[in-house]
Amino acid sequence: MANVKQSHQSQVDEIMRQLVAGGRRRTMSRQAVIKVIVDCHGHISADDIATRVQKDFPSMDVSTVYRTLETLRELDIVDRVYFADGSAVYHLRDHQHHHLCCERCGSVQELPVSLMARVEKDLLDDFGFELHQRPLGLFGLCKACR
Amino acid sequence: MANVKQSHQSQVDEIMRQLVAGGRRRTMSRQAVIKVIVDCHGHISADDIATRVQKDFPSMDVSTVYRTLETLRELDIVDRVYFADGSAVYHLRDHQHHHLCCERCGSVQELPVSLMARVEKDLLDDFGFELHQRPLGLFGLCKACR
DNA sequence: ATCTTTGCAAACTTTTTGCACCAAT
DNA sequence: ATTGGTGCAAAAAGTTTGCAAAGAT
Repeated sequence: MANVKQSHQSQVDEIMRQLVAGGRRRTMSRQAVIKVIVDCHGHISADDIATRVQKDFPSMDVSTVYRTLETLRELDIVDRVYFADGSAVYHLRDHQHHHLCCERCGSVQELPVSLMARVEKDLLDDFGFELHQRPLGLFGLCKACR
Repeated sequence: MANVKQSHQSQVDEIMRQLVAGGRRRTMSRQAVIKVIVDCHGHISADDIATRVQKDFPSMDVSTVYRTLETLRELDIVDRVYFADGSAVYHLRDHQHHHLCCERCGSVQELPVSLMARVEKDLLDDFGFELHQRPLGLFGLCKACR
C-alpha cells in the first residue's frame, strides 16, 4: 500500500511533466486535479473531482476543474466519455476500458476493450466502417443480481 | 410514397390510441410531436422536435415537447438514448438499432442490434452479466471517408 | 516583466417545474 | 364539471466564458 501510494505520486509527477512539456505551467490546482483522477482508478465526474479537491483547497472553483480537464484533454492525458445515461466522466487515457453498470445494484465493473474486437472487425468487413473505440457504459444485470 | 405517408399516419393514430389506452388525453400537441418522431425515421433530439413542430404550431413551447416525450416514455412508446458525445435523442421503442456516426463527414448510419449479439453472449459467458441492449452511438470513419 | 492561470460572477444549454389558464373527457 | 394539459416564466444542473487579480516562468 505504501508503494501503491508512491506509484500514484510518481504517476502524478509524470503527468505534471507532460503538462510542462506541453507548454503549460505547473500549478497546485492542476496537481490536485490530477491527483484525484489518478487516485480514483477509473472514471470520475467533474463534480466529484471538484468536491474532492475542495477538501484540501476550499477556494478552488469548479471552473478551474473544468479548465484543467480541458487542458488535460488537449494534451491527450485524459478522455471524457458519456455513459448511456448521459452523465460525463473523465479518466486517464491509458486507462481504457468499458464499464458494465448494473441497473439493479448500481455496481460498475470494468472490462477490457478487447470485448469489442469482434464488433470492430465486423463493422469493417460488413460496412467498411472504421470504429474508433471509446469507452462504453453498458447497462444490464450483474452476476449477483441475476 | 403516398402509402408511406399513409402508413405514417396510421402509425401516429395507433400511438394516439395507446396514449388514450394509457389514460392520457388526445391533444394536438401530442399528435404533432408523435408525427415528427414517426416521420423522422430513427432518432431526433428534443430541440429538433420542437423546431419542427413549431413550424406548424408556433406557440408550442419546448416544455410541452419535453412533457410529451416524458409521457411517451412512461408508456414505453419512445426511448431516450444518449450518444457517446453526450447528446440525447429520442426514438420509437420498436425502432431499435445502433448508430455509426462518422467523425469526419458527420453522417449517421443505422445498423441492427444483432451487431452486439456476440458481445451479449460473451458478457454472459465470461462475466455472468446480462446485457440490456440499448441503442449505441458508435464513432469512427465511414466507408466514404476512409 | 511577461504571459498564463485562477477565482468570481455571469452566461449558456438542456431539461424540469410552479402556476394560472385552457381544453378534453 | 372535473381533471389533465398547455404556455409562460423561472429554476435547476452542468458547463463555459469575460475579466481583473494573482501566480509561474
